[in-house]
Amino acid sequence: MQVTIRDVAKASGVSPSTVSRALAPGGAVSPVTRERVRAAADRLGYQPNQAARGLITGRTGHLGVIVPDLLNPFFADICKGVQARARGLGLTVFVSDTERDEGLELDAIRTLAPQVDGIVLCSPHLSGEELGSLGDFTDKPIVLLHRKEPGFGCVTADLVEGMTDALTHLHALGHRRIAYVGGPRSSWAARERAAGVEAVAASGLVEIVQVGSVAPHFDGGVTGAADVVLASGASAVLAFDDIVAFGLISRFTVRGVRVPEEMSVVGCDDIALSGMAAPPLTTVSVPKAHGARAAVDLLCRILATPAAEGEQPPQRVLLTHLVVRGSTAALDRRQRA
Amino acid sequence: MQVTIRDVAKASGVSPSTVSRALAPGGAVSPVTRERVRAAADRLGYQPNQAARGLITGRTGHLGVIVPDLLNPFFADICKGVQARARGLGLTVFVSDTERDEGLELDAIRTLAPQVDGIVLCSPHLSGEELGSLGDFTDKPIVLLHRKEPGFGCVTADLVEGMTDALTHLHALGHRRIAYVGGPRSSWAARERAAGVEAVAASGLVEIVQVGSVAPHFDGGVTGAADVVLASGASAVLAFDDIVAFGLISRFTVRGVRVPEEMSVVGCDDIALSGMAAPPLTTVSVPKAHGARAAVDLLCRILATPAAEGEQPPQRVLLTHLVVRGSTAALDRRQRA
DNA sequence: GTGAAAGCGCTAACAA
DNA sequence: TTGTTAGCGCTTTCAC
Repeated sequence: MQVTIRDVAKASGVSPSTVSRALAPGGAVSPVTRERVRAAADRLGYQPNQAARGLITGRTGHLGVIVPDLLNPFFADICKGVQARARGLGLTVFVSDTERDEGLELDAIRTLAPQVDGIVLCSPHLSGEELGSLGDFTDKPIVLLHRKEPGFGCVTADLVEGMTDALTHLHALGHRRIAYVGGPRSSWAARERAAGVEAVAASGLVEIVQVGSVAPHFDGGVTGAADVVLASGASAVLAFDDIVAFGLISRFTVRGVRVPEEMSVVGCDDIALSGMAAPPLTTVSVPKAHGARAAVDLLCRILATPAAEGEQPPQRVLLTHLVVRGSTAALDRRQRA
Repeated sequence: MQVTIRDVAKASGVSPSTVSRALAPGGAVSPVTRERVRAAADRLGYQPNQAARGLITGRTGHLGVIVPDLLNPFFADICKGVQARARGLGLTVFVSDTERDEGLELDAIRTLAPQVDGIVLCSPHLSGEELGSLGDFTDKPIVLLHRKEPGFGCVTADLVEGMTDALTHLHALGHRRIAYVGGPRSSWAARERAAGVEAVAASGLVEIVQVGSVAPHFDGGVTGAADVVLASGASAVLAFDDIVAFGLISRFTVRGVRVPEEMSVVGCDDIALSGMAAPPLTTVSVPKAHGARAAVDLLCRILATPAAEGEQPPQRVLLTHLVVRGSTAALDRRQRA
């Protein structure tokens, strides 16, 4: 079977507790003993049993990440980021894909909570109340990633600024009538982005044509939205996210409308695909890996210093930036066409 | 704190052991008691502590999946599949993204092994010897997914047949000179697929132009390969996987070569993107979710019936099928162009 | 059918 | 600095 702490103890001629101390970071052991124990542990290939340790310390050494869809590269990137940071901290991570199903999401939280030290939750769709009621199920810390909700530690990106940058860019290119294809109404991120767009519209910088809301799947019903955009007389379109943007471009191509010559397209997220597509997508870059790392760090900070009663956990807002690529062009190029 | 088995015991007026039995599937308890215990457990919101249970039973209730890159939708799909099946079995899954780094992969196996009941390993790059030496680190069962290696339980797809179907399809369309852009030489899947292509070439059905090997990233150096294909006089190209195929198409577009009119392209894997791209990709569909489920099931079977000494664990080969979409066309259309 | 007791592998008091 | 003891929450003998 497995090598236990007692095997190491016997092999190095000390007691199990000494082994425990020798292997722990701040254990009070003589350097000689520590070395001897280390050597024995290495030789035997000793791996502490996390479960047994956790029973005592109350720490599992595990983190949970919950995302709506791993196939969306945005979330795949987030999982990679969480994982990479966790690995650096000696933590292993459970990944739960909830298939955009709120029931599964609640289940996942309930199942994961007892088995982890904390959870990084990407939950665009759960309502604020549902989120708030999570405290009834568990007292494990939950950090919201790319969503802001009172009472939770949060890491978000400043999408209002991001949308503003995107529209300002289009304005600078001469576009005055711009369509916005929104994301699902139930999504927090979609509402946030829409708010950013509306703020710009209210400022009168450009005219915004709102074009419904669309699910961010590759197989989502973007076709109709693309046709509406085409009919609207807009010379440019801003999409809820890159996936929607690709869907639009695909439909534009079918309809014989060239991007960017006849239609400028801006996405949001900057998923890995965006730089490689033809044309490469101009998009609002959201810090995915960085956000993931920040969420893990925030989780660890909360773990290290339990919040005082009623104290609001920290909320961190990251910066976005516009990446100008090949899917946007000056309006006059279109007129020449 | 947490609700323990003793809280439930007290609440239902029985001993902890009775609670344990009442909640276990095959526990010998009177129906009345079981009901009473169940009710109390529900009322208190009792969740058995997996760690404590595992300490005794030797089962963690956890599974590990190790993949080279979560951003590759092929592997994202696999993780989703493993997850979905595991959820149905009451298991939670650790996901480890090894960033295509063999060192990280070995680390991941070593780290994960003690914390899980078994591992689903997608490891294209580890050598057969390295794989074989895994037994020194752990006796936890490891099932190889999309790779075959003696001594391991394996779930693979029949890519030799898949490649044959693809080339036969192109042949039927009138193509006689076909380029093959291979994957990384260190990859088992790449070698397997190449073998399939070579088998067809040897049969004399079509002429195959081998065009080096290319990394399956979206940002990989496909450009050069595309140019070689163009220069080779081939009228069609078969790519190692869909991602490479997209890279090729992207370059063809830049070079002004129309797909499928002037160049037919076939991918492999059938990632989610493939059906949505413009043009939608003709590709060899590999059963991703199905393979993932089969791997989990195989793992569970091995767990349930430990293999006899020296006995070869089961190996399962799944079928592929060609999905004909819009990236392939008959050769004469090209001549008309 | 049920309870008492032992112990999984480990860490944290407490002594020495 | 080190060893001894107790016990984390649970399951599993073993009695009854």
